[in-house]
Amino acid sequence: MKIATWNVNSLKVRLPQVLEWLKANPVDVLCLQETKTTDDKFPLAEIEAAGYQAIFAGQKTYNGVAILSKHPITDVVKNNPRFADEQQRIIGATIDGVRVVCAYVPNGQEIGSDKFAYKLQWLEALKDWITEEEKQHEALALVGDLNIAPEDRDVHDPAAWDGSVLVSEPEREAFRHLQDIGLKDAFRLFEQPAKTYSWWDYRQLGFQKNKGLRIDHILLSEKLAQRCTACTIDRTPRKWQQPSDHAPVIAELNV
DNA sequence: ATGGCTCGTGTAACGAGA
Repeated sequence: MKIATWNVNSLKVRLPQVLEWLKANPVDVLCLQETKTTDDKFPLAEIEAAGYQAIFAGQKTYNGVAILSKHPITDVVKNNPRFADEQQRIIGATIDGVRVVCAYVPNGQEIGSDKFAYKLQWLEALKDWITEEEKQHEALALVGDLNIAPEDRDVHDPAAWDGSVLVSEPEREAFRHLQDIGLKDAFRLFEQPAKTYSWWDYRQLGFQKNKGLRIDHILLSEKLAQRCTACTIDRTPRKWQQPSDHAPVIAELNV
C-alpha cells in the first residue's frame, strides 16, 4: 500500500493538480488537508472518475479534510470523539486493514495566544484518542499536516525560527508524546537528504531558496513501521504553476 | 522592524495560514 498526505490549500483551486499528481503517483490512499470547501461542493464526481473513492469533512472557508482511496473505506470517523471541535480537522477510516487517521493540526498562530492554547489542547486530546484507537487497530497511520517541525534539522533556519510557532518546545513535546504512544516518524526510518522540507513560504522565493519546514508527517504504529519500506517528500508539484505551499509526503507499506 | 504570497469571501480589503 502506498499512502500519501498533502495539504492542498483549497481543493477547488488545486483539484487539477491533485488529479495530475495522482495520475503520475497512483497511490492507494491520499489524505488531504485544507480542502476549504463544504461537503455539498466536494468534487466527488471528478475524483471518482479518476478511480478513487472519497470521504470528506469540510466547512466553509477554513480547514477541511478528506481521504481518497482506491480500495473500500469502512468505519469512518469524523472529528475526535474526545474533543468537541467546531473545526473540521480530522477524518479517519479503515482501508485494507489499516486504520488511517487524516489530521489537520491547528497552526497556533502565535505563542501564548488563544489559538496556541487550542493547538496544545487539541494535540493532547489527539494523543489520548489515538492511544485508544491503537488498542483496536495495531496497524494505524496518523498522517497529515501536523504543523510541527519536530527537530531543528526539520527547519531551514533554526535560529530565525527559534521560539516561534511550529517549532516551539511545547509543540515539539506534543509531537514526542505521539511518539511515546508508539508512533514512528516514517520519514526518519530511512536515510534522508539533508534539508528536506514539506512546506515553503509563498513569500520571498521561499521554495526557490529552500526556506522550508518539515511539518507534514506520516506517523506509523510499531507494527506498520516494521512494514514500511520507504518514505519520501515529492517536491515536484511545488514547482508547478499556482502550487500549494505544501508538498506531498508518501510512504510505502508492505501490506 | 516589517512584510514580502495565496487562499476565501465577495467584489474591497481583510483574516488566516505558517
